[in-house]
Amino acid sequence: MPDAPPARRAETDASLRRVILDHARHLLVAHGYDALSMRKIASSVGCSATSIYLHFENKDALTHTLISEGMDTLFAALAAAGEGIDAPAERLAALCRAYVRFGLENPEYYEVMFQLHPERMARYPAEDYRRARRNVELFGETLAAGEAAGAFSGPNPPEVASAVLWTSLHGLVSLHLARRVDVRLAGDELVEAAVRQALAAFGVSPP
Amino acid sequence: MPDAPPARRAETDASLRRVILDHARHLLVAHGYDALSMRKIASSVGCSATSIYLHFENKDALTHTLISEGMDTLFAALAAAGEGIDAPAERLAALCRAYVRFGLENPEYYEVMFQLHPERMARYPAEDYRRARRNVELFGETLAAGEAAGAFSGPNPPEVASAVLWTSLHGLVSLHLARRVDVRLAGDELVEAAVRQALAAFGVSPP
Amino acid sequence: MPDAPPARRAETDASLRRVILDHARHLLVAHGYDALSMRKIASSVGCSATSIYLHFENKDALTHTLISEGMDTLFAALAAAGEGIDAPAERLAALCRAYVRFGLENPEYYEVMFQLHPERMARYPAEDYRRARRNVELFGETLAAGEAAGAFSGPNPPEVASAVLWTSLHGLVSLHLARRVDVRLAGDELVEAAVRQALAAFGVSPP
Amino acid sequence: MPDAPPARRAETDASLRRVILDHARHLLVAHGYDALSMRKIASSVGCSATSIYLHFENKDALTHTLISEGMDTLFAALAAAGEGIDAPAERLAALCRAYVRFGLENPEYYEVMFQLHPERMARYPAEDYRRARRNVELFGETLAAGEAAGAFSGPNPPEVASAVLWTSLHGLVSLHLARRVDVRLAGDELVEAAVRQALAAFGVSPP
DNA sequence: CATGAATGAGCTTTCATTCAT
DNA sequence: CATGAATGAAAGCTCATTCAT
Repeated sequence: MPDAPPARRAETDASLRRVILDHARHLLVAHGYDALSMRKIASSVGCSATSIYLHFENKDALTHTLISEGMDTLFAALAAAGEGIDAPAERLAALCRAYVRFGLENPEYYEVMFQLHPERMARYPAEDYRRARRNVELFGETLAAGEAAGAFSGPNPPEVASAVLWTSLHGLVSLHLARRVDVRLAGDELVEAAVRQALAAFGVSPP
Repeated sequence: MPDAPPARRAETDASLRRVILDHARHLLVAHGYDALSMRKIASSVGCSATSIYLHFENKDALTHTLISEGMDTLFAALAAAGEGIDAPAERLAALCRAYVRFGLENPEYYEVMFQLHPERMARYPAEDYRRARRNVELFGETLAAGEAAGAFSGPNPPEVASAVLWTSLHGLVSLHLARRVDVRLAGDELVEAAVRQALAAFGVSPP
Repeated sequence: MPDAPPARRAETDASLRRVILDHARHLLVAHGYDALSMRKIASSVGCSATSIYLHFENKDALTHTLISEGMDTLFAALAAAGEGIDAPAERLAALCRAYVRFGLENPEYYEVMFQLHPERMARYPAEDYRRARRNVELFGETLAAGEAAGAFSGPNPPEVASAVLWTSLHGLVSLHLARRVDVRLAGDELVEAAVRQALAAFGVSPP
Repeated sequence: MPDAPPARRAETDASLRRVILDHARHLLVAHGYDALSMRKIASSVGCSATSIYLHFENKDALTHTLISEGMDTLFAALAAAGEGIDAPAERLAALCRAYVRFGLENPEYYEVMFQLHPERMARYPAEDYRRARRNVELFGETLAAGEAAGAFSGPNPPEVASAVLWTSLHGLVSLHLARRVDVRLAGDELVEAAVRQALAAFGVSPP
């Protein structure tokens, strides 16, 4: 996730809104969701806490925006990872690795994006769901293409298979982040094993 | 484990400790761990916050107890599900279904068991880790047995494969609980699809 | 420094900070440092506890401020007392009396200034120590001057003698404030006796 | 202060009251007055907190008892120090040193004995005052004897002089305990200087 | 567009004490 | 004589949010 170092504010006056988001994201990635208090964001940005409310209705709204941006960033990462790779199996493997890498490299961000229960914060807009879905669809498209080309053959139709694939990748990331996987296994090796296993479900064995 | 709604206390003398745990669990599923406060537990139970400290050293100790209980319950559920099923594929499928069912039916346990970051609570004792591992090992043993019997053939050795299998099941549960899966897919159908796909990785197609 | 009774706030806009300090001082003398809580200060002032944190980083910071103010006030009192008195013995006696008077009249300051264990609050900045030392040095300078002029002759070099002198005055104040001196003795008479005795150590008998 | 190591209880059943006092004193000396909570005493003794209330009306009563015992211990230490020394000056010096030593060696105890404001705990019985006075009187007697023998000549009558002497020693102890004396001076050297200076007030220069 | 001042609600934990047994 | 269970009050502190300017 390309993370612009939070500018100390005011260079241009580049829309306080933008600056707030950058600092918030930075705090999130660096110190976790708990450290994401309005006050702390404000003091990091160098403005008053009150000012944040001029740009975001409340903390939930700010969080929603962060999530949306995260989804976009993830989408960009996935798209970039798949680009130029034509072979379906390799393309799928590349998508999987990129997804997991994003999660492991942006732990706190990932958590906010995928582990915050909607009931526990103000209901957030359908738009966010759609954005999240785009990421899954990327998997689905690759699966469908692969299947069409006869490269894949799994027990489920592509749009279901891609959802399942996504949940399994998410599980890997999520347990890694919660440090719940056996330390003797955790690491790149496990990621590769997971990718292998995921692809094996489609009758494919990647290198 | 379907939960009786938290009774208004004192029924028998049923050890306040037990009552506290039950209410804590219910609050947990309703509002999440971050919102779980000693005060709220107390007021839900109908006792003073101080009283909780008579039964638990602190909030972490209470949490640890919940985790341990959850792990035991899960273990019992898995063991019961696998019992009497000899065919490896069916046995594995039964384990998978039982795991997911446990997660979906005990969201309150599931969250503390697998989604809490160790950094956010006092490191919990090694014993708990061992308990958690027992559950994963159950998968591993079935996989190893199936592989020995020639029923399975996956790209990874059993102890790795079982960890990966677990993470994928966890992903399913986790995203379901966070209501992040496409509503058009979510439900038993997706669970079955996930089981199919997971087993397909071992060259098996369950009924 | 005779204190106006804490006014019910807001008179002018008189900076809440100032008002907080005044109330804190009064609570201090009334109930002691241990009983001095942010909440009590707040409710005495008539503001919320949170508001105090807008003006002081924490309780220690507030305490440090009180100490510093006290040290300054004491210094002013001592300086004023010694001013214009040239005869070393009289000057020294004046300093002693001023010191004791300050202690007895400002018990609220005195306690934080000299009776708080550093372990019980955050180490306060070196600056405060220097301030405290200024007060003792005032005694030292007078002693040195008197010795140079042949007016004094004690068993210890001036910088030691002044420290000892200070401790003895402090003992008098401290026990008075704790109401530990025999009621039949306590009072101005004892103060005078103490001054006499302190000066006698330097071979001087004041009027 | 001879401090019997707090017996782990129950040897004989040596009056729980006695055992409680020993443990309380021990906690006091070892961990300070703040650590002297009923609960902590109880858990140190190995009995229930409630049990303490069978032997002491409340915490103040326990504290009072502790103070009284402290006064007795101090008295014993002073008496022992003076015993066998006939020369008034040496005897007085010995008393002073013993007093200061007691204070420095039992900081927390000393504090409770002499720095607790009577207004801040339940009024304690006149008996305690009398006990404290005995200690001062020890100084007074020595002073009177020395004066009668022509060894001393101070500006104040003995009963006043002894009170003043005491306050000055107390000041030394008190500021030491609060770590308010210049570190470059603090220590045995300062104690000796204080003794010298105190005695100089009586026209005496001890070795 | 921005802020300083203010607040009520909330947090975990410890305390001295009481009451029924 | 002794206890386990329970409690109300209090501590220091942080939070998201609002309001007048």
